[in-house]
Amino acid sequence: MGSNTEVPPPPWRKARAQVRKQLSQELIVDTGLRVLDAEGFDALSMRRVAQELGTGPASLYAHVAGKDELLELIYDRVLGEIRLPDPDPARWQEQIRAYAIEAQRVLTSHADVARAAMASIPSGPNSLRVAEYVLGLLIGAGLTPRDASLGLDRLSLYVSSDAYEGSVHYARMKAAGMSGPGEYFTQFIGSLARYFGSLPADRFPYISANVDALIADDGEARFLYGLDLIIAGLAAKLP
Amino acid sequence: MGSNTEVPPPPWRKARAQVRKQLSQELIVDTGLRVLDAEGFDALSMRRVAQELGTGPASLYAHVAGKDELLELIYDRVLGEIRLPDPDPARWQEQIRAYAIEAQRVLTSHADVARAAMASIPSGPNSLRVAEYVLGLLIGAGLTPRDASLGLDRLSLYVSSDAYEGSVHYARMKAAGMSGPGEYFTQFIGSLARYFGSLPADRFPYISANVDALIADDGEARFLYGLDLIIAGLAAKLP
DNA sequence: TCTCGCGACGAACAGTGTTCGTCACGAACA
DNA sequence: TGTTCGTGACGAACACTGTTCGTCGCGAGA
Repeated sequence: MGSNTEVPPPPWRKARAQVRKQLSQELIVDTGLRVLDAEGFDALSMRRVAQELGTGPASLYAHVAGKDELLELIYDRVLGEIRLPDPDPARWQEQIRAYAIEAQRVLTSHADVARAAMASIPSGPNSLRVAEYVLGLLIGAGLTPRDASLGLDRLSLYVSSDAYEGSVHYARMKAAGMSGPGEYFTQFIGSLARYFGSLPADRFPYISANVDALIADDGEARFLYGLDLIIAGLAAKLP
Repeated sequence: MGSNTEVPPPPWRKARAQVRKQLSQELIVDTGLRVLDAEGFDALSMRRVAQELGTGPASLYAHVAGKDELLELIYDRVLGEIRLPDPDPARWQEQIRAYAIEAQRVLTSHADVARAAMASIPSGPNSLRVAEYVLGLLIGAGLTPRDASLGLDRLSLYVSSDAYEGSVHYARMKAAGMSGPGEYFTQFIGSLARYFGSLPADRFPYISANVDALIADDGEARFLYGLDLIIAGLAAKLP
């Protein structure tokens, strides 16, 4: 313990110790995201993050108000990875679609980070950046500010909630100890089909008769279906 | 401790003890929902439910696999309160709309129970009952089974996610110690407006210029807006 | 009447988020 | 240069959480 301070340590050792000691909000958030990526949302605890930084949980509270704030910061940091092309109102439908798909891609690339999405009202800088982009696109398209505001709100909720739903499946997959989403998907669809098929046909005629249709589409297809539903609905609001 | 067993207790005492001792899944679920209604989702713990039943938490595990299952059961029990009129395919848009509004009404009438909505894949009997109703309505309307299945899926997600978002606000309101939703709403809208107004107009031109529109609609109006967006989109799928 | 199984349950385990008090270190000031 | 001072690091502890284990007593079946 004391040897590091009494005897001048070799330079590389010192550099490392300094890196370890210089805690900062950014370092904590990055570490938290790394833990989440590697071990999932449930494994993300203040102790786990602190351990990764070689310290105790109390040290984090100088830079982060609590776990809720940490989750918000991690989530907003992930939103920062969303790449948004220059807005072109003439192609607004296409660009809104691309934004939603890109957002989903980023969210699903970070394990079940989406479980932090709906836990609070997003208000970080990157959340604002995305909101500004979508709002500008919708107003540029010709929607009234009111419609654009509502469209932004509903689109954001849709993207978040779909990613959230996906993250629940991710957590289930992880809990079941499965390797990849392929194995989980076939397994889950299979049990779902068996379950629907086993239902009494007199009480659940429509479900029983449409098992194939009910399990036909995967997560991405369902996401796109709802997305296009919303975009088409917004387009219909144009004068 | 031992006095109850050695000396025969008076009959009314015995009767009471019997009532207390006859645990059942239904009793546990009802008690859990009562706790949730009165004290909110965060206060709902196995210990709290057990305490309400005059016992320890270990006693619950004979009737309920764990907290996750208890939450699922409570959620499904709430879904059982959704009243569904006889389906009339000719008025399917109206009835789908009524279903969604009724579902939201029921969910918001039980504090922030909606926070249990998206934690798992709903598969309880009442969830199935609602799904059967919606699916039948959409197929009866003339949608293909594929469109009806996707519509059911997206509608369910939409209703759940909106209620979930509302429950987050509920929890925030409760945490802030506010009395009713009115106080919270004005407070929240006010701070949101101030926040949007304080943003640099050069980086967030659209948000800055449309603060009024952004905060114009309350939760219910936003819910109905998105709901009608989806219903109109589904109607457009009809041949 | 005796036995046996099952449910009730006290205690404990392994975790959680968070707070308090102390302590060392680096910067600012005399 | 010497000394104070404040801030951040951090060990320990608190009050919880969900869950499991082992015991113990009661009621039903033999």
